Amino acid sequence: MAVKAAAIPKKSIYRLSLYQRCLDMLKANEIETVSSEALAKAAGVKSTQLRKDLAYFGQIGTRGLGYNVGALSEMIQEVLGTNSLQPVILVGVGNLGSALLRYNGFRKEGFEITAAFDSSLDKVRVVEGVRVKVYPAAEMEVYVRRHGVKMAIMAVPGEAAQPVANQLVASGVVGILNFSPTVLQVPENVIVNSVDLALELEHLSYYVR
Amino acid sequence: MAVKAAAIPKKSIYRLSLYQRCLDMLKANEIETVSSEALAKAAGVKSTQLRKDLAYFGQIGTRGLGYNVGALSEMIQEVLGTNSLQPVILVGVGNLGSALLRYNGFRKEGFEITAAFDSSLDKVRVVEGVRVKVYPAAEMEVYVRRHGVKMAIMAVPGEAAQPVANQLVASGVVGILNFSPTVLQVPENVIVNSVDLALELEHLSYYVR
DNA sequence: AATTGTGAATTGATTCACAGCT
DNA sequence: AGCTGTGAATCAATTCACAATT
Repeated sequence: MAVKAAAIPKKSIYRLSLYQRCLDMLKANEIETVSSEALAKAAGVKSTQLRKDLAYFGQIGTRGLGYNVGALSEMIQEVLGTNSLQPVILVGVGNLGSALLRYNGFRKEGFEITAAFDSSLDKVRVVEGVRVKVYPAAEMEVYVRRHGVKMAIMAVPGEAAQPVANQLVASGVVGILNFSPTVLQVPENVIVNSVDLALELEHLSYYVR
Repeated sequence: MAVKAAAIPKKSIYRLSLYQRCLDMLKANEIETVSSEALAKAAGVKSTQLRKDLAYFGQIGTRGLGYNVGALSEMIQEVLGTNSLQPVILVGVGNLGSALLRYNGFRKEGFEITAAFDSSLDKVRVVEGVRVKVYPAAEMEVYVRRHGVKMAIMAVPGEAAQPVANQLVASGVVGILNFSPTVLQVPENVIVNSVDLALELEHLSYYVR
């Protein structure tokens, strides 16, 4: 009998991040107010869609005027939980994993990779140019529990993916961003977001004819 | 008056790649036949959905029996255009770009990164452990035209993304896999597939509460 | 006059239910 | 008997059209 929060479409949540990014640009240009029309254009969507997306979270705009950039940005951050810096761990420090470690786009968006783990012992050292420590995989579970980590990024080989996911889930991780080319089986309270690079290319290939 | 090919959902195309991967596994285990039920389970979808997805491309299964693994795999490759090795170029050899260069998962799926380009001259050299040459960005357009490249992977900084996309499109690229955190404007005959890492994390964050 | 917020209409995707083959 | 292929039914997301508000 939980008050089911009106089922907001997954895609709306995705677009929220997109809007947020556009708002940042407006803020940088010290623009105070923006219409749904203008913001939608910047985000590459229809204005009605933007309005519907925002309306799920209450009445935030002003009729006749538009949206206040700062207030809207605030609201989206609140909804997405990006107003406070969230700790995230990385599992798998191979090619892709170490690129993700060096990637600094996460921090700007409210995330910080606080630790990395790898099963191969020669990866267990400081990756060049990165402050984040790489620990042996065996220490992962303890770390997650001790620091109450809720989110993890997985970039391990396909065959290692399911076991790693199981460990993560067992120690309390509830959100996984998965770069391994594998369909993960997880309990339904855990959410997996898979980014499958080869699959994205294949998809493109179809439309290229 | 073109015979519009019955509008196959984008998501069906995505799933085709997924099925393909599962079929590869079956092939490795020398399994000849598979039911929609079993294959769907492996791919993490419902069996009716799998059947509907496949049915878009003709009658490929055998009632009472299931699908022939080899034949189905063949058919999917044909549809996706992954039966022949496709040349792809990479633009932007930063952290993410060089990880993508080293990533060998593409080749297995029928793609080969044949050249990489970067505007910064000190990136223009061989990236360690990779055979692919990195060329100055200025040579990109000529290369694309000369080799008839149709697909490109972009991993450039946000502010460089649109100009690079324009160049690619102008020289004949019609499919772009975009890792830059930018909404690209392209003519509608060009298809862009964006993978936005920060955005994926934000999305996760929402569900993690 | 401009622009949001929203019920209704539409479009799209998934699932059901079962007819049709092997 | 078993399993695919598919029209019909359901469910979900988008777009429309306009009333409400500043």
